[in-house]
Order: sequence, then structure tokens, then C-alpha cells
Amino acid sequence: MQYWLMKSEPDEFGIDDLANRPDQTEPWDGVRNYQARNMMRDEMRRGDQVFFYHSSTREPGIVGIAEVVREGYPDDTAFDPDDPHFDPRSDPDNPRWYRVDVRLVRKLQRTITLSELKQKPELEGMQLLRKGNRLSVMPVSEEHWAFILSLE
DNA sequence: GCCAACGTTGGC
DNA sequence: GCCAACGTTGGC
Repeated sequence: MQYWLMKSEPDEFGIDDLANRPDQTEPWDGVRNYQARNMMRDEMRRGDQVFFYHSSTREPGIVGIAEVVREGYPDDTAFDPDDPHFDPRSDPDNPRWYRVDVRLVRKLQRTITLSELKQKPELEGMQLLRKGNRLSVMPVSEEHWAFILSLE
């Protein structure tokens, strides 16, 4: 099993939105970055655990845990001209963009904030904390996963 | 709202 | 294939 972190802006789709979805499950669509696409298409497996991270908000940080329940499949929001993530270069016969489905495992008891994570020497080298990191989907090592959970 | 960092695009 | 211009991300 592998561990991941996925970012979402709570104004767009937050942890409570996931909690309120049918079966607490949501397709993670709209990602238009090749590195993130490759991970969703090729690497994420059913049962993998995911930190749900709130970005671009007053207090950015990890707010919950989700789980991959469906492995990579084409993101058909790219085919819909009315969708904000429409991409005319993605062809249904040769899809450019992929998504996975994730289901809520649980909300954390509290937000583990970015500023708190930055202060932990144990997390040195974590991708989330690297300068200029903009990936919305990234792997988390087992050690970092366990350490972060111990902060809760 | 600012701006640094980074990815993508497209002319050459 | 290079690289300048542009758009986006995301913390602050």
C-alpha cells in the first residue's frame, strides 16, 4: 500500500463536501497537470491512503484521510465544453486526463497545519514542504505518514 | 492582492 | 530543441 497527499481548495471542494457525498466518495477530476495525471493513471491503487489537504485558505493543512476506491480512469470532464476543465485536446479515444475515485476514511480531529509541518525536522525533504512545490497530487513516505498522524 | 516558482505554449 | 512569454498555483 502507498500513501499520498491530495490538495483541494475548500472553497471549491473541502473535506466536508466529501463527507456529504453519496457513499462519501468523489471522482478526483479536473487535474490538468501531467505529473499528477501520471500518478493517478499509473500508480495509485485501490486501498492506498490519502491525506486530504486544504490549500489556498486561511489555514492550509491536512484535514482528513481518504482512500482510493477506484483506480485511474479517463476524466471525462475534459470532453465537456460546458465544464470549466474542458480540454479540447483530450480525445475520448485517446484521453489526455485521468482521475481516481476517493472515499472519506475520516476527518482528522484537528487541522494539522502547514506551518506546523514546516517546523518538524522529521519531515525534512517532504515534497509538500519543498519550495515552490505546486503539485496537487504527491506521494508521502510511510515514515512521514506515520509521523504526521502521530501529531494529531 | 502580491509575487515567487513553476509548467506550458509556440515561434524560431 | 531552445527559450521568452504567459498562465497558474498557492502561501503570505
